Amino acid sequence: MTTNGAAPTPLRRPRRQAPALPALEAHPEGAVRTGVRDRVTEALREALIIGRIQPGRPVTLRGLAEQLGTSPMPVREAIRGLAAERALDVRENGRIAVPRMTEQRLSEILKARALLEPVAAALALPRLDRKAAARRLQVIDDAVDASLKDGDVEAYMRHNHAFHFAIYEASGSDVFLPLIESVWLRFGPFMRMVYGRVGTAGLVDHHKAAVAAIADGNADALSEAIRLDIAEGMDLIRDALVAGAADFADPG
Amino acid sequence: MTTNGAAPTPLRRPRRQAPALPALEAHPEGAVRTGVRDRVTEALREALIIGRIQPGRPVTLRGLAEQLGTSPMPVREAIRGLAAERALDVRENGRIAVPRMTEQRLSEILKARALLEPVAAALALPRLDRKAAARRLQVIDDAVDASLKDGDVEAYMRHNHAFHFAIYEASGSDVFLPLIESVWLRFGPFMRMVYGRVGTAGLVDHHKAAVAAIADGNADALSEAIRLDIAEGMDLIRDALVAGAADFADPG
DNA sequence: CCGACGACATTGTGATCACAACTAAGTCGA
DNA sequence: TCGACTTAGTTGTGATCACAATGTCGTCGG
Repeated sequence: MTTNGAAPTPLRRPRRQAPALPALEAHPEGAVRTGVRDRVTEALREALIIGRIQPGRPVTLRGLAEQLGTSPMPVREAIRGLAAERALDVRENGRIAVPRMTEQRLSEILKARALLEPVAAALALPRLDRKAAARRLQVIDDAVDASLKDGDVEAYMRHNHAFHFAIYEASGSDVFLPLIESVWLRFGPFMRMVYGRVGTAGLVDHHKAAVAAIADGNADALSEAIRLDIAEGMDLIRDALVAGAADFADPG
Repeated sequence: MTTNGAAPTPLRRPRRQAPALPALEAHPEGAVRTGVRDRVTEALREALIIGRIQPGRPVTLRGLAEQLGTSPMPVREAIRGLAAERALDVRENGRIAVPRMTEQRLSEILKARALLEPVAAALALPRLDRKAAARRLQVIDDAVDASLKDGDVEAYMRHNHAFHFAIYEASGSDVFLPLIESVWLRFGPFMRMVYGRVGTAGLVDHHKAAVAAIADGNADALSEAIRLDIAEGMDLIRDALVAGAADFADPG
């Protein structure tokens, strides 16, 4: 082709953000007929929980739609849903972004986790087949440990999430589960940042104590293990804070 | 126009539900430029919290849009946001309705309230101007008492909500507040049903104890007053349950 | 060298449309 | 009389469009 001079060559480079999301599969799960919007929502939820999207990064309707291979329409509704859970931040100018974290917000998120999750675990315990559950959780926790050993932050985030929610989901609570999910949604992007900074090397979890408590059918011990696991995360944050508190001050 | 005979006379009467929502005002608050969607959301949130919409009642895009005088578009996003908070129920066929309440769900909602709200109150206390806040809350509580005396359920719901959130909002927590709001959203429609059945006559609240605790700057006493206030509601439910447990069994 | 202006691309918003799935009222037949 | 069938209406879904607000980059004037 001849490089024509008349045509308006795109001087402005399309500063399109790097696609952090995979395109939508044609039919994710076999039989379930899920709409496009739900698939978009699911993709976004996972990306947030795993921390695949950086805090502060803008999220645009058309950009996401293009990445996922649909029209902006389903993306709009998905984003609106996530925004209602505060998992996405609607700026005053209408633009949408992954929320930036503040020190206060984070401390409150962990406080909320420490309130809600032990209760959900206690609700779940009597509904679990103890032996089977302990075995299943042990497998997940092995994967968590492996990710920690490899320093694979994303895998760690995913497996840690799987471990906790394998317990909470057993509660069958359609009140506590959504509340906890909503908190994790806000927790993920930031936690990923922290791990990226201080690493996952010094990370100690209380998963084994939780598994033991489930095997014993000891609700109090289970709640306490969960509580400690969350408190541990809180300590790690403190380390990250002294390491570099700069990013926290950034206005949203 | 001549009443033509050829035109298909609408034999089928448009079984449009009675409009439970007021039309949108042109500009709700003076200066704030809110989009149509936000106004729709706000209208729905209030209707749900006050309990103006019955559990189980279908909520349709076009129906709402017509009631509110807009296109279905903003309604779609508003509904999607509420659905994300579980304030609206998306049935498997895609239809949307106010969730029906189950006994388990209600007990969990109250348990979540009892966990979250005392903490939010404790967070709020140090940020309050005690004397001014106590005075302000006293005024609201007087309105609550008046509504109880009059047996005006809707006014009671509104004032009770105002009382609680006047406290919680002072916490300035953008973590606890949304969580608590989301719970109230689910709590409202059902509570209204209960009050409609057993009346508000026997209702005892712990608002005065809360006001006193705020005046004293006693965080523990404030938390306890809130906790008791919620527990009281739980007791009322139990009465309603023995009165007529039929509606609870209805499948969603 | 730097700040203000102006043009243009991008963004969210609201409206409208076509469509498929579903509901329910009306109708016909056993 | 009661059932299945037909048909029209309703509903949510996804796409597309026009538009106003906003942001961004390039240019020009100091």
